[in-house]
Amino acid sequence: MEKTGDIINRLTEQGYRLTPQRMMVLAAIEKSDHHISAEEIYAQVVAKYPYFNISTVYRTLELLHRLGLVTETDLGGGRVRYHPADKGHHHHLVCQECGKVIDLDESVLDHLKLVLRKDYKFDPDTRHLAFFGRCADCSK
Amino acid sequence: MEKTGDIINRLTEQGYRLTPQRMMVLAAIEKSDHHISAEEIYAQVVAKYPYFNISTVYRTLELLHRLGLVTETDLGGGRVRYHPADKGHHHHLVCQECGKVIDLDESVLDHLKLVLRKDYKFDPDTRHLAFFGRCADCSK
DNA sequence: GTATCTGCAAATCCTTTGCAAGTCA
DNA sequence: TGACTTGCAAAGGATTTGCAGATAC
Repeated sequence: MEKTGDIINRLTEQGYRLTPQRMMVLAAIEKSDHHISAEEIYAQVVAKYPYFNISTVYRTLELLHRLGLVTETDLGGGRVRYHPADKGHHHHLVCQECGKVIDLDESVLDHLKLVLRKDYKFDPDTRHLAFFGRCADCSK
Repeated sequence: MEKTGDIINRLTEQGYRLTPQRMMVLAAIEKSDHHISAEEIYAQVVAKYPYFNISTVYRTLELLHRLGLVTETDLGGGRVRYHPADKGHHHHLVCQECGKVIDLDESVLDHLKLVLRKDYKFDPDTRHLAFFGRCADCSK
């Protein structure tokens, strides 16, 4: 769990406190192999520590995001999802039918990123791009 | 205003009623040259007709969307935006810094769409794709 | 010791829903 | 007339905030 350790170091280095609540939030984020929502983090932590409150999840996520330690992704559906910033870049295909999220290899977008930078002077967030549409199962 | 007329025809053809409220919602959508939110539609219509209610906006948009007459786009920020389906396809560069939305020519995405369909069996919503990032002004 | 954090409750924002009254066709 | 629509009010889900008590350092 060296990634969690990294984030912990960054927190303490910057003068933030290491509370059990923050450690449990971090553990939940790291453990999840996909993007995780505030609600899901809350569910995991409250199972261990019943007094835990969801506002602490939001406050912790806001802090981690401000420090650049997690990435926020709005994949639609009125729910933002979070992901450790150091876990590598990838993109998403979001099925508007069933809600499934498919990860997309980064290289697929190389050409597009070039065009956006060159012709539009737009610097895309290379960590998370989202494409909405319909997945194979729902296209049948 | 022939586009509005088109939509009106589609509504009546399908047995839906033509109410003043619906016409005012349609006018607001057509008048807007960019994507418009429910809140903005409401503000425009209520200025003319004070009894107008925002739930009517949502119900009308849901109907128009169901009939394929408007497109819903979730550009993040917890607010869905609407656009007449017949006003042509285009895509968006959304600046996460200042919120500006830049329209993007459809052809830029031809190659990408091909790959998504072929390699991922994913049928992207070719009407609205959103890219998040940073615009020229905010990159300075 | 004390500034930072947390839990709790209430508030906010956007959207949806139930229902009775109103209205288009 | 009668089914479709609306206005109103209340509910809903996700997120934010104020505040007083708790705690990491």
